[in-house]
Amino acid sequence: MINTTFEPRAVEPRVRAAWDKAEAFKPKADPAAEAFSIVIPPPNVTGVLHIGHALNNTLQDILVRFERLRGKSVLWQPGTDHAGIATQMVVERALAQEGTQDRRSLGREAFLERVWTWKRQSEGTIREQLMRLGCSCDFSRERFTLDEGLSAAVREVFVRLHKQGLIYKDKRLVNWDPHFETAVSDLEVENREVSGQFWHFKYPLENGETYQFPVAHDAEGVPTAWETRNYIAIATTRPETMLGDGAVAVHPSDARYAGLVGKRVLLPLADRLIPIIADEYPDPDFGSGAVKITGAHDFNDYQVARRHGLPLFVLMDAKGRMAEAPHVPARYRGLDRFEARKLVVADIEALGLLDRVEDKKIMQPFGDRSGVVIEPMLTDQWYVDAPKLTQRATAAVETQQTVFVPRNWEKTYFEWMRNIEPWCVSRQLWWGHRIPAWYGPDGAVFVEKTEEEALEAARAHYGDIVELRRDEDVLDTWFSSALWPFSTMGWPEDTEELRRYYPTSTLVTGFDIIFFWVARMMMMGLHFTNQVPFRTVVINPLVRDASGAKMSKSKGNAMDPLELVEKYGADALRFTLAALTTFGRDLKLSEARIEGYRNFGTKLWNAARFCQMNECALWEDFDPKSAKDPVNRWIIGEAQKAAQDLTAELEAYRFSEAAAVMYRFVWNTFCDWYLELAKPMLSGDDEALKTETRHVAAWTLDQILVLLHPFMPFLTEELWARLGDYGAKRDGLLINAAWPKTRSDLSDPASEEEIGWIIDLVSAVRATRAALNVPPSARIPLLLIGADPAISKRLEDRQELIDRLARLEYSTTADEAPKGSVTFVLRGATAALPLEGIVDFAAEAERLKKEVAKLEGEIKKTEAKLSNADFVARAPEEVVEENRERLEEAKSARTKLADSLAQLEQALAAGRD
RNA sequence: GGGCGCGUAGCUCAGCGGGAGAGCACCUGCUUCACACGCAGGGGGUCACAGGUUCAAUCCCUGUCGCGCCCA
Repeated sequence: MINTTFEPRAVEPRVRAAWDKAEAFKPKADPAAEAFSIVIPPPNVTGVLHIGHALNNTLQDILVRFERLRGKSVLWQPGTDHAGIATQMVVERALAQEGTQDRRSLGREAFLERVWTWKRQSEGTIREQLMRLGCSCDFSRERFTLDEGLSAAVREVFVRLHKQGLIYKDKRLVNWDPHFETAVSDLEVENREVSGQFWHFKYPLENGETYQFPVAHDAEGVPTAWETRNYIAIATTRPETMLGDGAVAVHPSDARYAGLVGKRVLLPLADRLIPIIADEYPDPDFGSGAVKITGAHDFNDYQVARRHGLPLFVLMDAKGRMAEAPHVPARYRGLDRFEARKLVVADIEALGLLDRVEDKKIMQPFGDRSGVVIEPMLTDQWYVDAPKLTQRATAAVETQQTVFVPRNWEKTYFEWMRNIEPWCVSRQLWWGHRIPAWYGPDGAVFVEKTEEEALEAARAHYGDIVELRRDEDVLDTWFSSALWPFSTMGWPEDTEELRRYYPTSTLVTGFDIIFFWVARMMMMGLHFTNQVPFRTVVINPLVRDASGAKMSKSKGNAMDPLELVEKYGADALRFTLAALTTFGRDLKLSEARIEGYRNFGTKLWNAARFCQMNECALWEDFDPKSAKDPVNRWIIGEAQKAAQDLTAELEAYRFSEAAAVMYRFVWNTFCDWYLELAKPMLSGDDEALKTETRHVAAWTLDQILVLLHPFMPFLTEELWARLGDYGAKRDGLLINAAWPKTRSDLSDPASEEEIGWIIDLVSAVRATRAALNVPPSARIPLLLIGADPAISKRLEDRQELIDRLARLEYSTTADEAPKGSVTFVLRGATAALPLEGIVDFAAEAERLKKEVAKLEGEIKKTEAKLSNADFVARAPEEVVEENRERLEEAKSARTKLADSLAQLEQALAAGRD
């Protein structure tokens, strides 16, 4: 016999081994089977899985197991991402800790060897974590973005895009991360509000020229007082950049400066004369209305500088130190940008040109990985012409070739697509796909898949064999991630996998990477395969702690999925995550919830234990349709309904509703009622009934195991095996079983009605007993008054069952209630419990009064509704009918209870005499 | 400033035109022969506020207040 509790730690490895041995995660070979495919959002190869991954992969596994059980040929493609910056950072940090060498002193090759070593360890950790969660990906097909095959895809894409003019090299302003010394994309920059200062400087006009500047205004804004100025006031949050100013800009409509446009100011410290220009960019109402223009270090200024052909002065080197450049005054050269800032301010002040300093909240860009302030820098980088690639990607979602679930995320997607900028894809890192570009002696570039082809191209170009130098840079990690749905299936080769499993069916991912990943996969997928990469994008919520805070290691509120698996079992964690997954954006997780669903698993475990104890064995070829007993027919119908509901919920990706269907069916229907109703049959003398009940219980339990398997794979697989020890032999693992087929012939309204009546009767007796404090051990009689013959017969037939569940001495029909009975109304009949001497009649009278008052209220409300001609005329017939029935029932119940009350009061009065 | 979303039971959240739901927490009983990770019963909500549409509004529309996220 099985234990009273499920032991995940003992069971999980055993079940895993069974799946492994059966190669159960491989796609079904059957060519007739419909294909279903999912590519895993590849986790960062050097990371460990956090609770968000646990959620994301649990949802994928639920879908995958569901479709597998439905007979589809399922491919869940696993793998990992090389995560350029993040991984390089981890390894560099390790090097720093060893204190031996940094990346540069180690050299590119030796450093990369270190990263590969790290990767190999880490990859195994992730695979193991996924397996512990029960994820049924086909691990034999694991891919890594730097694999040879995937790298070939990257080269192919880069070269083709280049030849199509959709990748180009350009000198533009980029987000420069001075810590990693690389360019990063817009999306890798986090803009945060921080406390900063606004420094107001005076830039003297050339040749000591002066003008009148208004310093006071009347209510209408008309100037009333002026002062004579020989300078223009500008303000900046980044004083050190003034050394690179190319102009001072004012708004063309700004009357204060109209006379100065075209003249020049002397840029202090740099001692350069720069023009005063008119441009739409400055806001005349903000500050002095005049803006310094530093084209090489500010995105807005860059646009202004380009419009006016201003010179661009690059002030800093890769580390963010002031450059060794002629336009940087010698005393600042080599200083860190923040040191330079202090010195510039001090020097301006010494010149008497510091007007004032203001404390101010400013928006500042930070590298999302490095955390240092991003420096806009003018550099040469490779760009993907993203605006051109968005058109089809946008259209595909507009025309519903790809559907977001829930739909509202489309708006986020469209919003980004509409405002897209060229995508900077080169990174000055070592860990990644090296850009397939070679340069000739004169800087001519040859973009080819291999060095041989580049040499060939160069020979054609120069008419001679020349030495080529390969581009040092690597590609943004998201460049290779964008190809993931087809590169993992062997693209650019024309493979069987691509033909069978691409486009993929579903992508499950978080909303935070719709921009980073989903959008780019759509662009690349459509461009290179002419097909959307996936039909459905299911957006899963972000896991937060119980109070709603984002989980993070530094906050100490992170939950380690493996610890939770250790503590509660993978099934409990999985069920919890599914039960909490709604279409909202947050999922607030707490251990109390996991504990609750662990208990749910135990409940099922014990139900199975009970079935086993009662020899509820499967019978080969058992047809549920053959069941005769109403209790059995009822649960078969309920199981069928649960299967249908669950299927519908899963098809609509409503994970929480799907989990709720199973929770309710297993606990509230199967355990609370069916097993209780079955007990007398299982312990009775009617052998035929006993046998039927055993078969039905076993059949229903089997249905439960199949239906629950996507959520709780370990527990269900284990029970499947254990219960197969009796009765008909299992012909395989549960993971390969068959999902219940819809069979409307299994529902039986008559049984439903009958069992519903029993449940209501038993519940009402229990509630009445509890309300009146009848001791649980007391056996009391029940008399049903005024029941029609069918109900009377039913009571007779089911007496034993009802007596047992309601703890009755006996139950029977009668013409009238004995004096001194407690009564309640059930479906038109009055049930009487003769309890004189056991309960307090005064209290019971009070209870009845309340009941009657409640009914009166309902009657009044419903009557008002029905006497409204508009309601009767315009509401649908069934709604009106429903209200009429409601009114009749309430009236009848009121009359019966009022009678009881009158009798009771009589008895009370008599008692007082 | 632009966009998205949220205010429903003590907590976390479903529901989204026809009588307010779940889980957890809480209260009262219970050695009922699977399960105390249990059984039975119960309390608790002018569904943020104000207008409007409708025979009917927690649900649709408008506005107000409060909160969150993303983008500039």
